Amino acid sequence: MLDVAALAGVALKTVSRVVNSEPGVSPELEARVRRAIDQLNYRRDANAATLRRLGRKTQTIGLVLEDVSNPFSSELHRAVEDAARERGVLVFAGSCDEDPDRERELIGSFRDRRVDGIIVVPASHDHTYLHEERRTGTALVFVDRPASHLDADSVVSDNVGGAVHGVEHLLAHGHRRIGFLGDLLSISTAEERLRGYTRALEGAGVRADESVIRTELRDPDAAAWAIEELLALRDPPTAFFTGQNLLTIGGVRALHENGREREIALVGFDDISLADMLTPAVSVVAQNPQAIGRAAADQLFRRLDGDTSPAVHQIIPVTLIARGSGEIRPGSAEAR
Amino acid sequence: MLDVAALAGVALKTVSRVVNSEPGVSPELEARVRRAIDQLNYRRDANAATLRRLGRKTQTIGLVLEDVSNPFSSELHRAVEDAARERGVLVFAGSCDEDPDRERELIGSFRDRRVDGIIVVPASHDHTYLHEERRTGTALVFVDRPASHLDADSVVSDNVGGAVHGVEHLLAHGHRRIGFLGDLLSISTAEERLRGYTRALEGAGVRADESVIRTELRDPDAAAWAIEELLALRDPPTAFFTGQNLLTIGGVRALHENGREREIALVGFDDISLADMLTPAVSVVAQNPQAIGRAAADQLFRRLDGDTSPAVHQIIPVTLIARGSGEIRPGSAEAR
DNA sequence: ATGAAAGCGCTAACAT
DNA sequence: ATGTTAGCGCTTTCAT
Repeated sequence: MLDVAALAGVALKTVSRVVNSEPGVSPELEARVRRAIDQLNYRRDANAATLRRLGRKTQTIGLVLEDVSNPFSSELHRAVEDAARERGVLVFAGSCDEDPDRERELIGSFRDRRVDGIIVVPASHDHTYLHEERRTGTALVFVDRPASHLDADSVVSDNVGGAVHGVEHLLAHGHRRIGFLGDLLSISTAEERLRGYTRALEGAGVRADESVIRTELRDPDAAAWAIEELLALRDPPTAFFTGQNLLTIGGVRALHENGREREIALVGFDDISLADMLTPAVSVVAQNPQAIGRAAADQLFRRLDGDTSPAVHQIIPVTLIARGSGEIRPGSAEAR
Repeated sequence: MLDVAALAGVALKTVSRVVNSEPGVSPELEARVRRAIDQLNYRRDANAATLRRLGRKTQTIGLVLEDVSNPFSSELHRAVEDAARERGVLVFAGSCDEDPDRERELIGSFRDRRVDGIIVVPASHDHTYLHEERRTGTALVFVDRPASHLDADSVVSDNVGGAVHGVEHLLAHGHRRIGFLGDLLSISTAEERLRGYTRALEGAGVRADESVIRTELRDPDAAAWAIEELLALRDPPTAFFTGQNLLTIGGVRALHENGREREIALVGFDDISLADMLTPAVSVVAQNPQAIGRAAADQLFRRLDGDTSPAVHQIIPVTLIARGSGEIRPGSAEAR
């Protein structure tokens, strides 16, 4: 900036005024400064600018996802990016793979960089360590799952309601023995979806049988294996409810490999790509990652704009999409 | 930091030494400083630290993708993140949706933040504007497509070879009339894949007929529409080669909707999720986004470590995966 | 081994 | 309307 001032023959402060579009610079000097800026290909150092500025906003936010390459995470990411871009804010993204330590590390790195706010899909179960961020005014929004032991904004899917809806759909098609495949119960969404499953069964007067419930499943292979096991029972399920996109994929794969995809019903939580092209097409309770991301970003920026009202907990609706796999009736083996 | 120094009863510089693990601090003082740091929950401001530091490395890099939520982009992203994490580097990610202006904006924002390096899937076709980054020492690696009018490192897939391979596969199964669906020819990968298609046909003594070549397709619907049109020709193709993941999805969808998926062959460039579960399963020329991302990040960090050798252009191999749709022979309508 | 002073690139506060 | 000086939080340089 000093170079620009020298070339334009003005004081440093005048360049600063031009760069920040502050009033009180004559058109003539402004033109000279702009010419010097172009000539030197000058760009103001955003980090240095922030240092002295009151309020110290860096115009950056941090985003902690489960995995940037997971479809749910990356669509969320895109929605956050779009909202941030509208405000000239840049986003740091990171994956924590359900590792609480990694969550803390990432958030720590974000703090070191003095991000204005953080949107986090939490992996840990004690967010008291974040009280410091609250104190320093760093905005914080929890996404997909609420905070633990911390009163913070959150935006989540209607997990219980969606699972109830999905399982009721299977019940309505005559199923009474419905297997459940779920992720780590330490993940609140997994626990809530199981809760919805149980509630729907109870509502229909069906006993939830633990022998057809498999949790702590983390990937498609684990889900496929679980399905194999459950189908080998003396009294196997006639339908499955899978609590997560990867488990739905594994479940579909297992049914196909056993040639039973037209006989055993399946409804998955969270939509999967090409679900409509499979045979049968896969029925799902679809989440809305774009809406979640947008709502989270909007909430974050509202806080950054000074909103200090009590924590807001938004629940984004989910949608049952009936495509075929969830409409198979029990004993449809010969119906082909 | 001043607060920490005051609490520990030492000079500012001593705290700085402890924080940076510099030698020459007595164990006793170090302990006192660490206690103060914990007590105050202190974190060194990374931006301020960088300001005065020689070399001025911010330990951040920028990543320009086509779209963070696209599967190819997001897997690339993850590979870059993992490599960056190993070095304690944070990554800014952004989508430019094939918009050259957006590419410049994003890279400009990254420059403002003084990122150490940039990995970019280029949307523009003139990168002379980046000469400034070269001068200031910002490392630059082009991914998926090479730089234009700029001598810079690149990591790309074997587009021509992969397309040749895929089309030869269709030729080997008896096809002579093969439709081509491609993206904007201004995107080098799209142009190269078309080149591979043409070359394979020529190698087999088959004339490339422009009437079965459709380009400038940007999404699944456009691809589906193109397939409808081509199938309505008096002399329709018996097979299709789709030059991109979204076009493959659209192509598959169109064939299914017309009930001709067991009759018309299809090979796609770039793998798609659940391709193996479709009926027939979709044969593809698979790219390796993880390998591309890792290679790009490694190259970037090599440059940051001082490597000033001439620009390196890496070509990552692709793999033909035969799953069924590419092995359908012409006139298989009644073969069911 | 420890510390005081200068300065990184910029903005804030206060001149003129 | 323009410039001068201090200072953001830290590292560097140079004492002691």
